[in-house]
Amino acid sequence: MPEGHTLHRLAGQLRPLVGGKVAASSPQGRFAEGARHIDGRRLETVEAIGKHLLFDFEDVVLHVHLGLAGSMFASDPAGEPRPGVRLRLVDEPQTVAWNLAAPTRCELWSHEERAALFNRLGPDPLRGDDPQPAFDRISRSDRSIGDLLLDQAVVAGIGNVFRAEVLYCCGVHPNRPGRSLTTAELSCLWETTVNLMRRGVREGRISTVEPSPGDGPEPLDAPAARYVYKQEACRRCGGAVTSWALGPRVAYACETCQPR
DNA sequence: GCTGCATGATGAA
DNA sequence: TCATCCTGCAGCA
Repeated sequence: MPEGHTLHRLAGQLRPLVGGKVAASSPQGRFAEGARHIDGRRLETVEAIGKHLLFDFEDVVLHVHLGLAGSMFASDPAGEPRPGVRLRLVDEPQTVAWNLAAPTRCELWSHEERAALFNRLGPDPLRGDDPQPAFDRISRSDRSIGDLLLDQAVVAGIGNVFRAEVLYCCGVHPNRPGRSLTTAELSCLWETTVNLMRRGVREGRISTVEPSPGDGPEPLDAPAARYVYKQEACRRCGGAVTSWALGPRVAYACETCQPR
């Protein structure tokens, strides 16, 4: 399930297709017309911004958003596609098929629409963006920092897991108003987000707990370790992790380690 | 087998 | 604030 790291990882995995022609089809049928339009075209670039994936095909841009349930996975191009696959992309030498399933968005865009997306989104921790615009917005806001971090116009790519974990790592309570955060806290939030999301790109999942020295690398088949997201007890102080509805999503915090 | 929730986001009310 | 969309899966009967 995707936060920003998933899309940036996918963009990296799809990069070998860039420069070549791509065969596009829609086994499920719901993107048949769009697939026909890009079928046989040369892929110029693939990139991720926030939770969005953008494929540049000369005159047209393919915009993909996975939403909550979407996924994109590679398979053998000789194999039969799963019937639910909205879009299937195969490279010209037919070495790999990429399958898009259950996206909330899969559509063709103009370059203007793509530019509008870039204007709308806040800085992306995985693109090396300058965080200052996000800091400015947070510092001027009465909204809670938990609410602000999920607003893609403030920071692009953070989802509910990273929100909970990053706030915990910096000792910031999700309910604190944006304007109450110190410069040091803002810097901590940004740096922690960059580090944790980069780790997410490397590992293909959201593991946030720092492995203890001498433990060696955590096995990738172990359950992802989290500090507070869906946890019962705080790993640091042993106190209860509380959870509550913060707007439309559930927030998690240790009230001791993240004072209000 | 069924229900409802989930690492997301939008549009209506 | 609510309903809605997309799917997989945990939890339940």
